[in-house]
Amino acid sequence: MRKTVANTEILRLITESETTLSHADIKSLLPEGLCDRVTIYRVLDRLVEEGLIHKVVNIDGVVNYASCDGCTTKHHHNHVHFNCEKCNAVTCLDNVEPTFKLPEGYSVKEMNFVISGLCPNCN
Amino acid sequence: MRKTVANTEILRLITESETTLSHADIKSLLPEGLCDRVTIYRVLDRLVEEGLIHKVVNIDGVVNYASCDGCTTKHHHNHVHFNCEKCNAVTCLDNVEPTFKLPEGYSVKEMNFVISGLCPNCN
DNA sequence: AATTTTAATGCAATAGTGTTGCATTTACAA
DNA sequence: TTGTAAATGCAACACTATTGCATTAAAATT
Ligand SMILES: [Mn+2]
Ligand SMILES: [Mn+2]
Ligand SMILES: [Zn+2]
Ligand SMILES: [Zn+2]
Repeated sequence: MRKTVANTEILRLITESETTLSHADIKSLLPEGLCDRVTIYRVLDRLVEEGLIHKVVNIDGVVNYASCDGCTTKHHHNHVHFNCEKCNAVTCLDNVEPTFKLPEGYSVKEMNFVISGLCPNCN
Repeated sequence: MRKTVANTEILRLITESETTLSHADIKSLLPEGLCDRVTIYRVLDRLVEEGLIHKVVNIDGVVNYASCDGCTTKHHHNHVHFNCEKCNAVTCLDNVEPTFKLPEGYSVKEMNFVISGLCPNCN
């Protein structure tokens, strides 16, 4: 992956953010005209590919992005995400990993766990 | 809720289906021209409202619908859903309820748990 | 430093999901 | 049978995301 302003800036935004960021969030956080909206989509795809960030599909169906800690070739984010109804923040609860037992015959690739409600700040 | 053809047929489709159904699924399963696409959306909203069906937001962000067993005023579907990468089916695993412990201060309204991978049929 | 390669970008067009406004129809209660 | 509100159809719109293609530019090669 080549080093470009878009790459650097988008990754920086996501890394420094307390919450996950959607494409729309990123677009409005980036300096006006730094790059095209399509470029943002492509950069995000690449960063996921590289194992630097991971996707979270929110309750509203919109994809949000968060930085990974130790992901390289494979993503392992089996943690819960929380979507606050009031402040709308989507956050990784990195150390909340649900336990469950699937019936025989299933093989797991990915997980997408989202809980909505009120976060500590809004509660 | 008034008894209409759209209501009856859409609820029947969802109830009789082994898997969850998306708006697109329902549209193509219903007899051509039975009702408008917007009506399908509105019927689905009403059925959710009435506690007859529940929503599942799939990994691709698309909403799927499944029948409820004992939901009346409140939905309580804290079970896992499985999305097969091969046959694309999204199914309720009604008796797989994950356990986890949220930090202090969070209050839970809804959950959306989706696991993707290969289902027993495709594995 | 100049050249080459090809990854990355911009822009326009397109697809898919879902919502809203408003006039009309219809289920059902009175 | 009549009146009323719920439900519908249709058109327009909003939003997220993708694709094709010509152009630009990062970085490897000479
Ligand atoms: Mn996460
Ligand atoms: Mn379910
Ligand atoms: Zn909040
Ligand atoms: Zn399958």
